Amino acid sequence: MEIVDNKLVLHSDRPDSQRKIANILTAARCEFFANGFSATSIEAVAARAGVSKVTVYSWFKNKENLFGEMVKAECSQLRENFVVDNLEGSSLRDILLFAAHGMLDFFMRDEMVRFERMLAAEVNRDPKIGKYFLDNGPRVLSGDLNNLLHAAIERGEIQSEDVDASAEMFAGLIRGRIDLFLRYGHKITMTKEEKQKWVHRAVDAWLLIHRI
Amino acid sequence: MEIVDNKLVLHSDRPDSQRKIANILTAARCEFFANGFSATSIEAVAARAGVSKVTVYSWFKNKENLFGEMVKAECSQLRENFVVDNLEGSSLRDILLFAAHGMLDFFMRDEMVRFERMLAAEVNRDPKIGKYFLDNGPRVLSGDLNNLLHAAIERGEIQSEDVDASAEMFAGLIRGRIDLFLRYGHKITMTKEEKQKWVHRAVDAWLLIHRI
DNA sequence: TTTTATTTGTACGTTAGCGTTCATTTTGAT
DNA sequence: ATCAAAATGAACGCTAACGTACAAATAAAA
Repeated sequence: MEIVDNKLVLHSDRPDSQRKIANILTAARCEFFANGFSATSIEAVAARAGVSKVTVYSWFKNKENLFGEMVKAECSQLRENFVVDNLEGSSLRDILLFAAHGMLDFFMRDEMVRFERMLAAEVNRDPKIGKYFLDNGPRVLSGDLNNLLHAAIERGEIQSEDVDASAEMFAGLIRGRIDLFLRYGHKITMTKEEKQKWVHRAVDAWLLIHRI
Repeated sequence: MEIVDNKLVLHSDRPDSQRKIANILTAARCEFFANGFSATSIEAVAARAGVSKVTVYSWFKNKENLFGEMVKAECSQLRENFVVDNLEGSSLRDILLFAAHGMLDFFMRDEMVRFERMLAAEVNRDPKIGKYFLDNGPRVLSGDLNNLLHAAIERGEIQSEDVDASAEMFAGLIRGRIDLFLRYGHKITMTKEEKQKWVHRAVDAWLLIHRI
């Protein structure tokens, strides 16, 4: 194997190697999530991946490179997690309720909370890291949401002077400060009913603001 | 000097010592903000404070203790930075506008963004750290906001079935996802007018939701 | 079977940082 | 002026981790 321009090049495509690379990335994710960049050791990653330290170094240039690749891999999975389907035939309210539930579940996951915690700290070190995340997470959501809203406006179901601001309001109403409390360690437990109530309240409030 | 129960005890109150302790805390703030916990060295803190390493260790038990004290000091200043006054004689709308502006300015400060970034990462290591912040920041705001809203409800100016949820909505509408984009490194520049517009939109939306 | 890529273990050299010790010096209070 | 608290600098032991070198082993492909 060889590393050119920070990207790894395989000379042969052994399934074994692929598996090992995947294991290393998974292990790295686990360690970096738990300890952050500085406090994570390559040795620990190698051990967790069931691989020798040298193997890690032969597939990844160094610690920074490993971290970057891990974040990239993680971000490319973000997209898949919140899909706002158009749900043809549903009412706008139902679509928004669906999207809102998706959002809430998405960012309240323990995984996500830990990911964001860890990521935040690394932005100082390397701003690119933050951009990966924004581009693959929040900005994708913005896009989907904007399409949804534009379509609804076209159909005359709602009105808005500023679609971007409306999308931000939607996100803001759903989030409240839940993310903030979660990030700083306050355990928030919402029953299915509470979640339902929260989402309904937010969506209905948003609709009220944007009613014709 | 002596350290008992993780708190430092002075045997004499030299102004010199007080100054040095303050310097160390300031330097620690600076270093920790920039590098996070693990990547910050005590030596660097000492150097920045213009103090010997031994002096740091004689006032603070160890790195963890220094970090904790720094966060405490920082948090105790939070309260002073955002005040939600009742502003006797003003209309509810004006009060809310004032509070909203305060909030926005507060969490958009570069300082605050960096503080939150750094803090988030350390919550895994020590959950107490996050609690300091929540208790001195967001929860104080919740309290002030709740009082404000209760009073307005008493006066029959607005209605709400759930004041806590209404307060969260208010915060959510003001924040949108500004904090999120800032945290991950996207520079958001708002002119005075844009800020004005944003705040007005949010407050009016909130009032619409809560009108009698 | 032979060849080539990949993996491993072990051992290095190196650096950085934690936290301590100690002898010496500075400083403020009485 | 005296004395105790506080600060300094330099050295030390220790540990953890980065990244590398190399010889031996393994496994796939030809």
